[in-house]
Amino acid sequence: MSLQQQAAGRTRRETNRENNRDAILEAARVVFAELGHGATTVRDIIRRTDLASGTFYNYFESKEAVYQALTDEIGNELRAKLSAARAKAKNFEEFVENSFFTYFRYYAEKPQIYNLVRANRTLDAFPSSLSGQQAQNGLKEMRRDMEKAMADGVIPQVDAGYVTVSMGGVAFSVRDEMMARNPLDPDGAARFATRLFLSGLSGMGDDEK
Amino acid sequence: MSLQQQAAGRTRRETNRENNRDAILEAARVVFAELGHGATTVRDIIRRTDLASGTFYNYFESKEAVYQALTDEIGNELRAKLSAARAKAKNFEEFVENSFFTYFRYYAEKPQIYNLVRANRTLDAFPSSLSGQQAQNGLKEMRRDMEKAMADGVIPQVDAGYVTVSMGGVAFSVRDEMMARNPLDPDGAARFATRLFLSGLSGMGDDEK
Amino acid sequence: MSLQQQAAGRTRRETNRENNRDAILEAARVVFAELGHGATTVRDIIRRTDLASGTFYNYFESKEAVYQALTDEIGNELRAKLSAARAKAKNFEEFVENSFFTYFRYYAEKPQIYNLVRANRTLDAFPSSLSGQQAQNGLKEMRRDMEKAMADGVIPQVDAGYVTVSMGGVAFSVRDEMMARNPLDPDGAARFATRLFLSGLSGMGDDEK
Amino acid sequence: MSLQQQAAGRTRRETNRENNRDAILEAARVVFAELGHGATTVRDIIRRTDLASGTFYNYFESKEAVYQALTDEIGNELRAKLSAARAKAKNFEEFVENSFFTYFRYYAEKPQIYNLVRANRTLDAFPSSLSGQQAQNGLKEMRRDMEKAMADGVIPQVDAGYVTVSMGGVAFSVRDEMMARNPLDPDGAARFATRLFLSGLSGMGDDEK
DNA sequence: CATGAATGAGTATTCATTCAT
DNA sequence: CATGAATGAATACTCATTCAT
Repeated sequence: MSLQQQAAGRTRRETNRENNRDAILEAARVVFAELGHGATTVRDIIRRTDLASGTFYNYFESKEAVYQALTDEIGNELRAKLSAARAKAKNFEEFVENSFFTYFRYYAEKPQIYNLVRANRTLDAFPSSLSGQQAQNGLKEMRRDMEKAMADGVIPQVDAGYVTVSMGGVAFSVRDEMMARNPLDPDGAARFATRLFLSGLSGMGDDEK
Repeated sequence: MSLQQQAAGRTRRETNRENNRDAILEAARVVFAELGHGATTVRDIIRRTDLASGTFYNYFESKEAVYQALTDEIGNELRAKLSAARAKAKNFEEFVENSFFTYFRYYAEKPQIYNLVRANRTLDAFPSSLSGQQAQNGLKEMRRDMEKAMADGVIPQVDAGYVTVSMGGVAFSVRDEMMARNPLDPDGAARFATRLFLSGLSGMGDDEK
Repeated sequence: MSLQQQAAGRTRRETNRENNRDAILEAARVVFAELGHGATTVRDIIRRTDLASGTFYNYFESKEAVYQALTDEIGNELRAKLSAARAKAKNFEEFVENSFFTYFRYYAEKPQIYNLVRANRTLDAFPSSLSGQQAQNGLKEMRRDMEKAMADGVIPQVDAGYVTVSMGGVAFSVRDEMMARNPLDPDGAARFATRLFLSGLSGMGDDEK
Repeated sequence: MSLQQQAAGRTRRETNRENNRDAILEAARVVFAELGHGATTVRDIIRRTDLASGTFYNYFESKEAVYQALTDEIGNELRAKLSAARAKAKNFEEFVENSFFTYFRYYAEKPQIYNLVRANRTLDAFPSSLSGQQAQNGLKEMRRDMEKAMADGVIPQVDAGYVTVSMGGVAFSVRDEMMARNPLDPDGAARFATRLFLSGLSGMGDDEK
């Protein structure tokens, strides 16, 4: 062990171990985005690295495990951002506004992640899909926050269940529409969704396209 | 060929041909609803009929083909209903209202179909539903109608793309929430979605839960 | 379908089906005898036929299933012979004598079967081994007959458990010794074992080598 | 090399070397007894020590090698005991008697060893035991002693081959039956086997169960 | 000599599809 | 047109062994 390695607190072996794990994750990200979870095989992933097939199993138990790791990483990050955004809101308007802005900006900034998500919306998608478990959790968290706000009288009393899933549905579908447009305009998408939820379409035609 | 068959306008062979096709479709409906598209095998389907495995390929080219046929059947029916509902609308309010009422009632009345859709919705929490293709077509039709109405000055000028996908997103997600509730209340769901789109959440708290 | 096939009551397809099953069983017999159950792979078996790998699974669920079929065939046959031999016995002497003669002659007449048995006495042998389950069953049957005879006063009261397993132990080990000798002398082996059980070694030296 | 180590006559490295070897052997004993030779993997063994997988190969060439070492250890001990027991015999009766008593007592006193043997006996109901090799050697030694005694006129002239394997067969099978009974009665088993070999079953019913 | 990560050959099994009958 | 046996490509995963550190 050289002095440098000691100084860094990690041996070459440890460094290498982390590199390999990252290499597999990175390859998986690409392959899942390209083929989708269902069509992806472990061999597809490992073929994109310079590792041997058995090595895969030194780092992940199965295809599902890498996929899980990948989606957890993304899901945790996005959920944290959304949670923080809601926490900053001082009223209902901000609650809605912050949520949409945060959500659309996240994907607009990370198109590769969007590709991954998009590819795994296919028919063969595995249950623990990115938006499967993670999205459900995200919605649950939002609902909890919303009900708390209702109890505090901060926001109007509405059917929290319907409102929550509606926000989710709009977020997902408007995100897709936004990502298909050029140039990317996450803030425009967010303004649209916010206005829709706050005052509906009735007054929209006037000053906003 | 017997006289009776001639009378019916079709040979025995033709009748039988249709029966077999229907038997396969019916079996597929059940199996896809139970296992989902990904996990379903042709053998699963054929096992539920009294036909032989090879016979499947006399009627459908592949698993995908039978799935397509199934979803087309449903999609065509639902799209026709929605199209008719929109045609009856005399103003924007009715446009939105008729759409949601039709959509939610359709699934509330056909829970088996919902099961099929549900088992095969993409796992993105935004249930892009029913093989995506059909839903995409449905949205396109709605968008066309909407743009026409905008051109005619019947409804306010809004971003038709965002509005369309938003209506889809809300329809899908509120439908799922509705189907999970007991008793089924498609009209309640439709009222919620309609009010959301027409006037937003702001005024909701007052007279509606 | 030709008239001949109809006359035989079986179509060519049925005949073929049986042929294939037999081909697999025969190949398995050879391979198991050569490699033993543990080292044998399904590929080894199928390679010895002119069938495709998948075809194996049209006839047997797994390697264990063929092995089971093979050992059951042998075990059932031998157990039936032994059971019949015991049934003919009018006294204890004949009970012992008939058992050993039947047993040793069986293997002397079927050396290929002996090879199969022998090869699957190895360390990796699979629990359901020929002599595992089948031999246990054979001993149980013998014990039952013996206890019945004891109850009827036909044979002396002895520790049936020890006697049964002793007869089994002697049968197995003397069989191996007999099969290693040339020329094969099953009757000599049977006479030895019979005398051992009836009067012990004490009086043996006199007239018998 | 410290003075202490020198005093002990072995370097630290040598001591450690022996410790590691013992640790592996001990772990192997447990695992083989639990899983059997076939199902045991090198990783199973090494996992039960605090050594690394590569270290295994510094001490044993393969799984077979460690198994060999284990069975040799046991086999050598048992064979030595049996050899000594036979040497003490002054006549044929004692030859047989001493052999069975020694054999049954050995296993009755060391149930863990029996478990190891049991888990790894061949699955032929005739438990050719302990990797076969050791048992074969033991029988060969017995046969040599027996033939010498025959030549000296001490025991009756019998077919030494058949007698030897018969004693082995009875020893193995009666041992199993004995170990399955409770309480353990090695002397009862030895008396049964001895009487069987000396005077057969004929006279047994009288005074012995 | 200890470590433990990397290796990659090896196996059972599934399943969509074909095609002789 | 129905049949259903045959096909064989394809995949996930294990494990003994090696070797750089």
